[in-house]
Amino acid sequence: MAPRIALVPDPHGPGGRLQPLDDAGTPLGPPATAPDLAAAVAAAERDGTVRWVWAAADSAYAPLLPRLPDRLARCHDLRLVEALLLAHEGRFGAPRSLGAAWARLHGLPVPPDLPEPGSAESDDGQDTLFAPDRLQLPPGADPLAAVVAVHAEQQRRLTAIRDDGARARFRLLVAAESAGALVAAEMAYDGLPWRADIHDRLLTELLGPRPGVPGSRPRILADLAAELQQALGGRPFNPDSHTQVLRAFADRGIQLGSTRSWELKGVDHPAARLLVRYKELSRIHTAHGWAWQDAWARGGRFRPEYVVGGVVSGRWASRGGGALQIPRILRRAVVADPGWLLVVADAAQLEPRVLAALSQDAGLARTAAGGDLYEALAASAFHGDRDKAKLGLLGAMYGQTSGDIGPLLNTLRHRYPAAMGYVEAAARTGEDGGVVASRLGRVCPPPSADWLDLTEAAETAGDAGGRSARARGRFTRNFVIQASAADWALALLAALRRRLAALPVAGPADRPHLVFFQHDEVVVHTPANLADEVAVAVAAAADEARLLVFGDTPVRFPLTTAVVDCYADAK
DNA sequence: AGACCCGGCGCC
DNA sequence: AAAGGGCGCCGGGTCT
Repeated sequence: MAPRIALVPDPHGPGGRLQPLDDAGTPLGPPATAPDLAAAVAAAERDGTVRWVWAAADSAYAPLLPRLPDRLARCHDLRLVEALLLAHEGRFGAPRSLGAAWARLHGLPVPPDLPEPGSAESDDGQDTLFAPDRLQLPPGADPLAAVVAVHAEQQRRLTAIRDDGARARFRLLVAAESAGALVAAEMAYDGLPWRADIHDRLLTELLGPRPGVPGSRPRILADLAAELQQALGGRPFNPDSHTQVLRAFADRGIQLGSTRSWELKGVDHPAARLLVRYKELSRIHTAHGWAWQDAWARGGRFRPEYVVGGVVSGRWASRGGGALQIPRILRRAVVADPGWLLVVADAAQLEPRVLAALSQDAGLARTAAGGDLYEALAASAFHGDRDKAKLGLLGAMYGQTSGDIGPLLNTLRHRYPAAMGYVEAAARTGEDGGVVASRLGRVCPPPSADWLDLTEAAETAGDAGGRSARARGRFTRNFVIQASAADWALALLAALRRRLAALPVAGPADRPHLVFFQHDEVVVHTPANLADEVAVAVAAAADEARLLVFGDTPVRFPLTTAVVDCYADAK
């Protein structure tokens, strides 16, 4: 059995072509043509040791999913790996399509990446329906040969990383990012269980009945708007308009710097309270109301599109539906199917633990060896004041200098010199125009040309350039932590997916599966009788991720795990 | 009418 | 003095 098989679906039809490869990417025998690609893939997958090599999961895996009897175990996603490699090689942001990588390999002009479907630049025409067209290969080029060649080149570039440890970690990143592509495609296909009836009831309680005329304000919102108008003297204004709101308050002698709710909460006037309430409800109505339900949550499932590596730090992004910003109150609508349960697990205080592991600060690691990190930090350095401990550490990780946190930072610097030195070195690198990397080797973007102009001009005067340099320092300071946390989360996801696939089930339809992933939190939808085993699998996956990403560290990454019927009951 | 930016706020 | 990192999405507002 070949360890790797390159796979290219036919653009129109169920067939495709396959090419067995060795681990270096060298073809083992001739390519094969399959009239039914799903059947051929399923047959080759039997023992679960194949690593499938494809141009991109959205064109190769997503169309296959409905026709596969079970999920695939492993893949190498050329587009995602190309982006990782380019950044690592100092070519951040170069086009990453199969065609672009192929063109670079042959010294030909490199085609730009096509805009994502659904984005502003995309015409969303028919051509986007045929995913292979997005690969940007020149006419006449053989897609299978291109996949084989680009994969071999990527393997070569991986081998070229000199340092053994760095190479091993980067390979782990490549595998974890690719596993993410599998998870993202599967979660988009399966969807998050979503009870439209409960969602509807919640909306009705909060906003009033669904308006008959789409686009008009539901009753409670309309009432609030009217009350607000009365409270500010009765002259009509649109509460959705920032400028009109500022003017309406100013007319009553209340000068606001903005209409942000934290500022309104400090204003002692009935209108301020009404406006805060209006904004809260209006947000739910416009962002996750009935229109959202019609567009995204039909047939009992919410189906967003996840974008693996969509954030430079390696966090995922989403396209459409605001999948990663579901208001907590609406988690009430996420309910397991009858006979099924949700296992909800989130990493407790992930980022400070990542800082402890990255910096190998012995003192901070001791606070991160057990339960509540902030509690331990408070006990050892802040006279038991947990709030101060948390504020100080978050400020250190985000580069905050405002408020009263100066003394807190000084305490941290004194007690945890290695940890503070780590983030401060990252900040200095950024301020100087350098790049930093995550634990596994994901490299941050370099400064823009604008940034370089701005900071050079600032050599003589500390103005916009100095501000810009400090902003970049905050970015790189946070990047090392956020991106290393994303490394860990991806490793967790990959390990968990593998463990779920190994659970004994009667058939694929009874298999526990991931339905949600949000930075440091996972939700698994599982038959009720397997829920305890899933909870064990999540904990084991978290510890496996710790070992893989950070090696021998005393830092622990505990999860808060809940087995629930409804997502809202998890916290 | 459509492109674009901004303020604001949801999530981590 | 300056003043917390990363996103996506909405409506308003402005420009073309």
